Amino acid sequence: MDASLFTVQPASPEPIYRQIVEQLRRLIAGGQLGAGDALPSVREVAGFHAINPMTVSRAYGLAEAEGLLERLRGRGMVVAATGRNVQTQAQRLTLLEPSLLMLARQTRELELPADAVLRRLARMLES
Amino acid sequence: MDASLFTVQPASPEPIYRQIVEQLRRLIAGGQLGAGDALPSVREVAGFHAINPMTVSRAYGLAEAEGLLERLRGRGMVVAATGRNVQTQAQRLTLLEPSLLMLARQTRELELPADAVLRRLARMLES
Amino acid sequence: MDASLFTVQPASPEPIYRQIVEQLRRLIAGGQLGAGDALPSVREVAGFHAINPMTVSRAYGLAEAEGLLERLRGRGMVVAATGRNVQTQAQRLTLLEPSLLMLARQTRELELPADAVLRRLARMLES
Amino acid sequence: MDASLFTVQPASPEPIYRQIVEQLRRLIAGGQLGAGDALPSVREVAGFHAINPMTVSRAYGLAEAEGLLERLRGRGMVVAATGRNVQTQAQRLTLLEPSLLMLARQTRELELPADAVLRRLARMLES
DNA sequence: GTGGTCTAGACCACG
DNA sequence: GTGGTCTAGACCACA
Repeated sequence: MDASLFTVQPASPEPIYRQIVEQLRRLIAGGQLGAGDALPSVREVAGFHAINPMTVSRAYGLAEAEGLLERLRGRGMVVAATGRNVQTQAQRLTLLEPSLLMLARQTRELELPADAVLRRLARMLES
Repeated sequence: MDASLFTVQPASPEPIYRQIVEQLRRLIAGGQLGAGDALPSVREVAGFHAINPMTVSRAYGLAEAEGLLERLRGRGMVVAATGRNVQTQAQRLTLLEPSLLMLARQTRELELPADAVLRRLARMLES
Repeated sequence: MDASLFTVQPASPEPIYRQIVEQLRRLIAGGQLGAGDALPSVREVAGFHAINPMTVSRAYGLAEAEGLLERLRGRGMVVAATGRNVQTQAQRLTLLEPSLLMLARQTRELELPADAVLRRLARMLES
Repeated sequence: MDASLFTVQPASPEPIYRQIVEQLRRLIAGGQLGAGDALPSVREVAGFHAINPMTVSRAYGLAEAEGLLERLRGRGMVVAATGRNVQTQAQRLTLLEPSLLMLARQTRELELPADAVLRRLARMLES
């Protein structure tokens, strides 16, 4: 399994388990994880990122409660088959809204010209 | 003083005191707060945002330890005269880097096309 | 852990949290605390000295911001591995300079002969 | 009058008014200020050190309450004629005791050899 | 168990 | 009026 599926930043103020849940939400909404896809095991993720297994387990549990994942006995967690997995582009843009608003606010506070920020972001998105 | 200088989101996972410190860092780097400018008093900020004065005080204290602010005994806090206050546009773009990286990662996770995101951000930055 | 690592004087005009930070600075500079050493927990120190846990926490937090300590999530604070931990004798003498200057000034104000003061200090340092 | 009689450190955690009172106590105990000697006016001291006149006034008031100073109408403050002004060397060494203890503790925390500290202090006391 | 954040409120130092 | 220190206690995140 690909334990590097997630990006984890232990120094972030955002709790690790929530970082994982939100990445799951986006990967499923974007279609990179489709219904029935298997997830890396708790131990793999924990080992790879040097975090506590309980933290990963908690993230998976919350994602399950949210209907994103399903627990298959003996096979681990897989992406749930709820039908509304892949979302339209407009819906996915909505999931990005909070981060966009934060970026816009910081740009204004830093008195940065819009085009400089847009150019920098465009270059990032190319690679 | 202008107690609305800061934007505070109590629901954010980022601690309030750190939200304030980071806004201060950006406002000073961007030149919107210049050396010697007086800051709104702890009590004003606390009252305006309905948060505890100690939370604001903690932010001001950390900003002081960081060399961003100076305390004038009995008169309040002012922006420090450290010389490195206003930064070049390139330096300010660097302060935006973490948020840009986060946005780029989320865009990729959501499988969103770059131009849709850039257009949405551009519209936000216009207003 | 050894909660008696610190000496705390609640009656001193120097804030308790700063007393702790400065002792940490000296204990690390002197090598009595080495990189990776675990510190007594906030609750232990607070209980031992009958002070509020938040006061200790504040000291640890400042020491962390200063790069003296590192936080291991869920496991407590340890001395940071920054490389500049143990300092030369000359550097450590520099940390003593402010206290020496204060003592010299007071000696002069009291019109005390140097040798009387030096003899008194020598006897103290023996024990 | 000599407004430079006092040394004032606004950044010290010790309140300024107490810095002044304690210097007065030492200067009188050591005989550098004798009964009847006039003190610099509140305004002179405040102007010279760029501190608030109220702070100086408060120090003088406390020194008066302590019997160190006397207020002479129209002539300002003078050193009181209480007889026990100049103290024996042993008494004066006692006034130095707290600072000596602090220095000894810091020396131990820094793991500094006694002779290095004593030599540094001796050189300071010569000049 | 670890540290962290926030609150409400008392009291201090300084102007 | 300004900021600062400390307390007591609730609640959160993580192991």
